[in-house]
Amino acid sequence: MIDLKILREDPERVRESQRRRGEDPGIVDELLDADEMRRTAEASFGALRSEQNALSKHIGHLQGRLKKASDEDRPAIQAEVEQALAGTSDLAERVKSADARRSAAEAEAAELLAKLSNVIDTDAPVGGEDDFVVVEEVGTRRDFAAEGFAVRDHVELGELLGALDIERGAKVSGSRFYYLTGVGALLELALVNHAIALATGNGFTPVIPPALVKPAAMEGTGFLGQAAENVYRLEADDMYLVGTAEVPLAAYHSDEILDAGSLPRRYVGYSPCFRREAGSHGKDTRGIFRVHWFDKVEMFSYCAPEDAEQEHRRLLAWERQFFDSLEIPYRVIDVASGDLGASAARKFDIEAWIPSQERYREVTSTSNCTEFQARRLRIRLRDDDGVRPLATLNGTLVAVTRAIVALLENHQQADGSVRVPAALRPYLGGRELLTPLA
RNA sequence: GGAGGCGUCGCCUAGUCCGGUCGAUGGCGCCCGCCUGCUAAGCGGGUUGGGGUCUCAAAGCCCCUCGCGGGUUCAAAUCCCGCCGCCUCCGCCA
Repeated sequence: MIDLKILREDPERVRESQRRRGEDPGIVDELLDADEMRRTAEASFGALRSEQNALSKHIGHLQGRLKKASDEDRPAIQAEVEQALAGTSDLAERVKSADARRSAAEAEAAELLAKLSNVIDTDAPVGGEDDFVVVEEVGTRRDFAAEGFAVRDHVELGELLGALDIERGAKVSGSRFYYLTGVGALLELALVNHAIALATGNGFTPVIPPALVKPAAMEGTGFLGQAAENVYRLEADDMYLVGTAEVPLAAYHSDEILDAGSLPRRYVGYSPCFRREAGSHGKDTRGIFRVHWFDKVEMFSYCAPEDAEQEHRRLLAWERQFFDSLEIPYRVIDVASGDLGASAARKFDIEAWIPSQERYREVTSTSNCTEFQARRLRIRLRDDDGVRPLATLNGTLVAVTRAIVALLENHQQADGSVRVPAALRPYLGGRELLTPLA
């Protein structure tokens, strides 16, 4: 949620943000009205309640005196009590209805506020999915024609290596499911260990978070808005399967006030990720590029709002460091306004080169959510100036399945074997090459 | 799954039986003063969070906040109902 003070003082800034996202700017004015109503209702309830409190306190004092009073004083005090009591029922009724109006107004304002996406960073490129800006291209793409062999895609390579079993994935769980087997399974563990080592080496606290969360965590991170259709919900228990460790890592400090001196707090989580992939029928149906479940190592950072932009660059730098170490060519894009999630003010993706598709595809994503998630989850910082919301940021270190796709395809050899980049070898028992079975 | 206990403003804690003088006691910690070769001790004061109002801002004032949500009542930390969490014991189980 955004700051209502910003909304009141500079509504046009929020309207413009909504326009750039391709969302409804009208919510801003509805919310302003609702907020006005809420404040009015708050004031009239407060006045009535104040009156009631004063009267109630007066009665309390009288009752106290009555208990200690002598027999001859008692009737006089008793009369005073009864006089004070007159009309209290009526007042109580008025308080009650004012309270009802207040909570209705509050609920309406809250509902509108929850619909509003984060205010976009003005530096983010404006436009839709295709209007991203390429920040940088890194690495050298191989010329397989020059090397003299036809590119195999990750499905073929995975089968040759005995790393991947998609047919059985479908048999057991349906489409978009898979088994990682043999070196495939080892590859996941290697990638994960490598990522965790990189993060802990940079001061992150490693975390294995719950992948099943209550509605508050899902709502708080902003995934129940337009992204709701992609979230798995367990009806019987009113729980959600997370689509990313961002959710439990963000909710980790919900309802807490963190000492400013303890910031930034950086966590690296390893968790399964579940995505319904609604609306992507027919897209990426081959292989494990787009699946309903995969494992991921995610960075998450809590920091002071004024440091968020710099922190965002750091997360991006660590993501790049990881893909550099895998020796995979990639580019960095600055995601356009219309393609940001509800929580993000700005987002950078790393897109790895996928030889079989001859194009760059998203493998990581880092978002600066500024204070948006923190407000929803009531996570604040305390410094010398008092208490205020902090900023949250997240970034992928490795989404295992997509990393495996990129790795197999980019490092394949003519005979179907796959070269292991040096950085990964320590996590694969020193192996330099993955070779086809039999 | 069954039985019992507990949840108070950073931590601990009083109050809950018998509703009002509790907008919540005391200790620890922390902050600011005083005192003092230094430190410690001592003395005095302050110390939940949110909303509203006023203001350039602050101070002030008002409302809410005793796990959460309802209810009873003129009045709820206190009584009633539901929920959540933690602990203990039993059962079951990776």
